[in-house]
Amino acid sequence: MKLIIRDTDYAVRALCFIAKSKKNRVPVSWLIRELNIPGPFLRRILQVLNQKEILNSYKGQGGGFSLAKPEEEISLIDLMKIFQGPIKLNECLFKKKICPNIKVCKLKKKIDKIEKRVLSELRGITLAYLLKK
Amino acid sequence: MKLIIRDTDYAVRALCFIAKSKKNRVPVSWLIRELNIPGPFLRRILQVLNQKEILNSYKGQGGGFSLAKPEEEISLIDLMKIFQGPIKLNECLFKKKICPNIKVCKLKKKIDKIEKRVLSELRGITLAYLLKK
DNA sequence: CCCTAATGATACTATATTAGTATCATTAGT
DNA sequence: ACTAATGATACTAATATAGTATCATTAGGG
Repeated sequence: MKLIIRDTDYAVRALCFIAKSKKNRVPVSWLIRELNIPGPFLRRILQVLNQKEILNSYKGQGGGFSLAKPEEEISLIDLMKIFQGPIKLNECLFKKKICPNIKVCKLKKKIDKIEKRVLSELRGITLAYLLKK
Repeated sequence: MKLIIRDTDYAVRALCFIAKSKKNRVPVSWLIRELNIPGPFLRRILQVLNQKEILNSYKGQGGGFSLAKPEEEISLIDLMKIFQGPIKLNECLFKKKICPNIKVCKLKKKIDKIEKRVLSELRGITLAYLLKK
């Protein structure tokens, strides 16, 4: 079971790199060279981040990507939502009418609680947090 | 993203049912009728639970399944491990040598911490807990 | 001793998610 | 006009999840 899938992983790495390189407009070709990520795949990820307004993009020669928000406002949870969909840990479980006798809702409540805690932890993991040493 | 997949879900329901029905030796045919679970699929799940020594099985006429342990000793986390593999939330992330400069290990540490908390919560969810009202 | 109701074991199909590739169009600086 | 960049989109491959089908084996009961 994975909490974080590859797209999110790559996104974090790329964003860290872009944030660190003081140059704005980092072209994908750099990232491909520096990080260890298959090219076209990374491009698609950055395109999505652009659509979601986490990155700005500049076309043409000398173009590239730059952060669209301050590092404090980019959180792991945003990236996970984008690439992995909403985080509903208890989604498929015990949809009504099953086991109505036993207090199964106890399970759902527990999972809900776990989910809330996980979400708040993830919300706290921002780019700024990851970058400060 | 799901924390609990269908096999685990079905396993929980079946175990609750078996635990509640004071009869030992509950045949699969009962469970299929009572719960809402596709037959052959459920059988396979119970067979696995038997192999993992969470259920006992009795062949032949009048046979069926019964709990192999007290309800306190069957925890959600056992079932998840069986059906979903080891729960390593940070598994695929930042395997060495990538981004060695930035303190990415901060991310790993955070995720590890989250993982520990989730695991301990899950460990506390036993059959006994789910059944007591 | 045979019939039948049960599990054991295994192999197969279908669907969804994740991972990765390929291609062509568009933009903008030189 | 050339070139270095992104935009958009369609495709393939691998893996995980969900579900089905089949035949063998066991054990109780007439």
